[in-house]
Amino acid sequence: MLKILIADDHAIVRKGLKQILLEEYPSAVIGEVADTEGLLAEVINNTWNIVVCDMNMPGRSGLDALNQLKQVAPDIPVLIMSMYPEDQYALRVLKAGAAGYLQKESIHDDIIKAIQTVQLGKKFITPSIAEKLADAFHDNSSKLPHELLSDREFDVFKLIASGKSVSEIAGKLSLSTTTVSTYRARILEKMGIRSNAELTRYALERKLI
Amino acid sequence: MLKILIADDHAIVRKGLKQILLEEYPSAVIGEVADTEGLLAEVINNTWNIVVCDMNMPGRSGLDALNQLKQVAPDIPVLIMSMYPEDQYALRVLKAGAAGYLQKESIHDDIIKAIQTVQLGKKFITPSIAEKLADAFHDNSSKLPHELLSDREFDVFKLIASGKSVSEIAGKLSLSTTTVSTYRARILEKMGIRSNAELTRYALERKLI
DNA sequence: TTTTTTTGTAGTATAAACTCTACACGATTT
DNA sequence: AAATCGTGTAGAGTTTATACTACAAAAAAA
Repeated sequence: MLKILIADDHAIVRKGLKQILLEEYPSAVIGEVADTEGLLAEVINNTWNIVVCDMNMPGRSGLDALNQLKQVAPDIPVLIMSMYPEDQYALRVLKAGAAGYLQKESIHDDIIKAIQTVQLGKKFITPSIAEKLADAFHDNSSKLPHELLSDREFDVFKLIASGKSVSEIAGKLSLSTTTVSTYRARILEKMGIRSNAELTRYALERKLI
Repeated sequence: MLKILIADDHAIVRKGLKQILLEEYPSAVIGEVADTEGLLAEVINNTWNIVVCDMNMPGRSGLDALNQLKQVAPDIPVLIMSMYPEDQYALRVLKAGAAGYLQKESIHDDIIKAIQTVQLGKKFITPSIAEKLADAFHDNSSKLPHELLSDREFDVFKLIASGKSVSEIAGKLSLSTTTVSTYRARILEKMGIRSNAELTRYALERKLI
């Protein structure tokens, strides 16, 4: 008998997901927990075939939860859901041993396929994440994105992140504005980001500025 | 007969909410729409007693949807749900004529009470929002910088903060790029900041995006 | 109710930034 | 040793953003 455990702090999401799962597997047993503690307690005390877990739960993060889960029950496949459309976490999550990564936008369409896939012991990878994975293999994946930058690029990176304009930076470093633009382009390219705002965000999150 | 229309772009949320509503009102008719267009079409073509609408739908924002809704059907009470824990939007939403503002965290607990309240023709106000309301009446001077922005400015604010370019925003909102630039200038002016990076930082710190 | 302010919207002219391309030079790989 | 790669640097031409200005409609103040 199929037993699926749902971990999400929002009751609506749990109910909705349960509904979707029951439509496909009417005889399945669907469990619900609202936080990391409950999740760990459940997998220790009962038997579950699959865990579907939200990334963004209060208290310890979903990533943390995943790591702990893997310690107490390494064999249960875990599908991680994320609210964020960006799959920034996808690689981390897969590295931490998840069986798949679902974005909330497309859970409805993907969840059944994902469950079928992990039931076969395989990992569920969407095309966009597959691409990310390929990229990660291709270049220096062990390094953090900003560690790929050259010294000069990193100088420019910090200035952009703190809100300086291209021409201000050019003035400060005595370079042509086009040179600074070139650095910027290389930075975006190397770090796989698309805008100055993302860059600022990245820098703030890692306290680089 | 009670007819409730749910507008949310996530199928899971719709299903979950429907479940919750049906548990309380087994004989109610629950409709679902996934976007603003569908919502408007529904309220025009059919009769609904209550609309429950998500703030954060793709395309036009929930606030925009609310305004349009009020034009075509001013008498239908609209409950707005928001993903964000902070009730940043609450006042705007109430001002725009919503019958209540629900945070996703507590929808499960509040929704039935909210529906009962609006069925009586009253507004559903949680204590924390009541407090905000009181503050807003009491002194305008202590407003946070971003609360000085007009609705349209705030739309643009969020898009800039999340890294969209002026022209992307113009495309998305069907405005001229110069118009968007004008909003940007007003935003910087009102908030007393000088760059998009500061704006992003501000938004990130307050979890507005 | 009249006046003033705010809000939503753009145009024009100008400034800034970006893309694409290029090149030299040291470091690395073959 | 030769070929390739990564880095520091820009120019030309094109795209994008900005400042300044304007104006009607809506809202607020008087």
